[in-house]
Amino acid sequence: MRLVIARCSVDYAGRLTAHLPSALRLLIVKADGSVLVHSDGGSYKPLNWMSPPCRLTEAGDRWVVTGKSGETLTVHLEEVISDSAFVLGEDPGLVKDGVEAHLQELLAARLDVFGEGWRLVRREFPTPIGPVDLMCRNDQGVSVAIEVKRRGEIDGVEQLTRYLDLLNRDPLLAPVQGVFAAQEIKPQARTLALDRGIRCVTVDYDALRGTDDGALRLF
Amino acid sequence: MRLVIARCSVDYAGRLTAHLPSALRLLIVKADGSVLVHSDGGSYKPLNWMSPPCRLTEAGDRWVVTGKSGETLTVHLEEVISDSAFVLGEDPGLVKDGVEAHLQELLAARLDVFGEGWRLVRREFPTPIGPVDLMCRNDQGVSVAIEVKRRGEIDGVEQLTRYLDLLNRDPLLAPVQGVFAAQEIKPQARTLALDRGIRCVTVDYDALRGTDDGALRLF
DNA sequence: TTGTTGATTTCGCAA
DNA sequence: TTGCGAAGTCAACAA
Repeated sequence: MRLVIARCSVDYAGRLTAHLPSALRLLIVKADGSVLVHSDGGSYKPLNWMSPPCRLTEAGDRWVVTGKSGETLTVHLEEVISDSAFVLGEDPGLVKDGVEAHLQELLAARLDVFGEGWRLVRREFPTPIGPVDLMCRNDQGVSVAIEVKRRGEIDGVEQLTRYLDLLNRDPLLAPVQGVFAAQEIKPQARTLALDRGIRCVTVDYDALRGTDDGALRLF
Repeated sequence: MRLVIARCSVDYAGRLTAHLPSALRLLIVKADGSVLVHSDGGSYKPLNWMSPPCRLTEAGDRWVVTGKSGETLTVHLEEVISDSAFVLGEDPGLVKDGVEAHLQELLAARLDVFGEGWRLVRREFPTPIGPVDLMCRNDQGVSVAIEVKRRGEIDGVEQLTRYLDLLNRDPLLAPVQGVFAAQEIKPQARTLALDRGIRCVTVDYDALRGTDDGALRLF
């Protein structure tokens, strides 16, 4: 990633044409060649940009970034204040889905869906291979790891299986049971889960939301 | 504008909850206090961010950015590679050309695209439920309402349908025909339009611009 | 201030 | 691959 602070003007020609008059701005060149032109305000959206795949050709004080379909982003550099580069590497990039997160939140407040007397140990229970959505103890005090999905498919069962394998190595937790909770569970996923001793629970989002008193939602 | 390259993990809690595992990333703090977390790839969208208005409180290796509605973005700094700040000043902003407004402008000057002898009644013809993009009369003197879109999708057809329903109640205008004009019309939108007796016209922006009789554009 | 609509939308999932 | 719908959408403009 290359960061350049420079006085520059920018022209874009693609589906539309756009022009930025000269000003001090931040130019970001990412590892995939994409370029972002940011000002010192506004939202997360750059003033101008070129999405990958694209190619940057540098010719003196002029950068020309050419996109897949022939769009061009032209930067005229007038004064370079700073120019530095860093190697960041790949990003794990795990961002939880909002719908799933909300479902997880609702379920955390409604553990009775799974059984009487269940207690929540914590949401997003950390493990070296990622957080378990809901870690609980049932009425017998037995640990239960719950994986929450909007749509329950095989990879979700695999994910929960990996967590269970890991968690069961911890003598303070073991034995750890597994619950696969989703609004909809595909037959193949259900079969695989049951075969591995994982309980499947289909949850009705609207019903949960209706019985929720709303106090737990931030917004 | 402050630029920080650091190994960090990030948590967001707002309308959704999201977590980013530890990795090297670029943190941008803008003059208005907004914060962007970028990886070395992807599009212009940050992995995580906080939009203004918001406030950044720095406590050792932990940044907490609090938004207007109480959302929080928490950054755990584990290793700071670089930390620099620049004063960029206000940005003059972007000048655009080629969006839907221009397409409407071009079409208003090129009604022959739709048929011989058409006359423009007015652009942005007002109705109680919103303006009709182009109101015309064809060579027979029949009223025609034209909806202009860059991309023609179903909601655009619904919009035009509502206008036509309303306009056809006016005895001074009725009967009013409909034309759905866009650079690209989705098959489902086209089917729906034709089913409702609305004519579909795909227009080539570049061709229109090319045949436009010499009105010089800035870009 | 609030709502509606367009966007170089981007992003994710399903067919 | 393509197409459709949601988004922490953002941003501009009208009422």
